[in-house]
Amino acid sequence: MSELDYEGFGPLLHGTARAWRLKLDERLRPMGLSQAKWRTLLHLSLAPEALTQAEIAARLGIEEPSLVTLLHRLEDEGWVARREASHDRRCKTVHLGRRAQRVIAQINSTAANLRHELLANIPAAELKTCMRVLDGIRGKAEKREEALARPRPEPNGHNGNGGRIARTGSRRRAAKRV
Amino acid sequence: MSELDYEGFGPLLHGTARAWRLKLDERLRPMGLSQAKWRTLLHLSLAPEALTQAEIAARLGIEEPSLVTLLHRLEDEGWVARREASHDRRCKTVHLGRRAQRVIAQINSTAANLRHELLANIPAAELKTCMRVLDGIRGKAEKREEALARPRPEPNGHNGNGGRIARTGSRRRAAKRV
DNA sequence: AGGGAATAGTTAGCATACGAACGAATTATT
DNA sequence: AATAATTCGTTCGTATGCTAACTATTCCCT
Repeated sequence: MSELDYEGFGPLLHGTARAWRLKLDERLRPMGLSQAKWRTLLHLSLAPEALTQAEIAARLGIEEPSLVTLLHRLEDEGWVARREASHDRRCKTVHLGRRAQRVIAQINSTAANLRHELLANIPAAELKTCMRVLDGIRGKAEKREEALARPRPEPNGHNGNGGRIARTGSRRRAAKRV
Repeated sequence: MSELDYEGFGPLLHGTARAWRLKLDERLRPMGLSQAKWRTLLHLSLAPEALTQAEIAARLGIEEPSLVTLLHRLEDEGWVARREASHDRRCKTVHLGRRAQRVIAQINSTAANLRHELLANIPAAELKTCMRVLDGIRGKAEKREEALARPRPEPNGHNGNGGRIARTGSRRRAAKRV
């Protein structure tokens, strides 16, 4: 008798996130920015150091191939510039162009304004509770599905990747071969 | 001292919704369904009567042109069938095919299972608070931007659409002409 | 040092969304 | 009844995301 009440939680969560994003999109559109673009610029501006494409993709929560075309568009429009990394010839770092640096502040303040509007009149305690609940859900939802019998990739001890962290967790996960 | 704490609310909301959706996608993928597809089937199964394409689009929160190609794919794969509406020759109603009827129950139970897993161990009071907060945010975010001086479409009383509700609110809103 | 595995970025092909514009059909206004 | 406005589904072009597969480079282990 306590379960069925939450049937609408998924759609509610999805719908709220969507409405928020669309609203911010709507306000940033006049300066020629879409969600994918302004989010990219924002992450670049927040990072203390230059980011590689893989790092950007991880922060945006998208795959690297998706980022490639996104960066192409941003580059064509003069928002960012790619540069070869010196320490690793595989890497490229991405840098904000002049045009972008001028609007970063605007993006930030627009986002802050919207956040202020949407969260106004909500008691601090309830907001905190909401954030804690969401964080818990996200944590559970992001866990990999490993319940039922799964063939272990490495029967022996080490995993063969030198202790590095697998970025996405879903991509290039075993180069399935014949 | 009470504002800056909520800076991460947007990303948290976005990330949680995304993680939830990806997890459900992952579990439904084995039966050949993507999010767009299973959401469509779900809405069709929930409706008491046959739905027209415009109604489906509204419930899914997507535009009609997006739905057209989605329905094409669903139709090609035998999930649904279009039928000409009798009362209005402009309309088509969409119906679940045999194949879909067989898996609807599975979709529902998979979604319910996931919801149960993700919401387990969260006190009922906190969930309720969270849902109330989200609903309030969504309400505000879905409001149309009508603050600053906007040219009124109709200076006189009636709006000329016979009191009907504008579906999307964004589409075909004035057939801008020269 | 050398060989195999992992990583960074890319391309190719597809799925899913959007907005603009269109034709056919219906409804409202004159 | 004639005309104007609206609605429904559609096509077109584009933006954004994914997976699979490829090349070049780097890392790890023997």
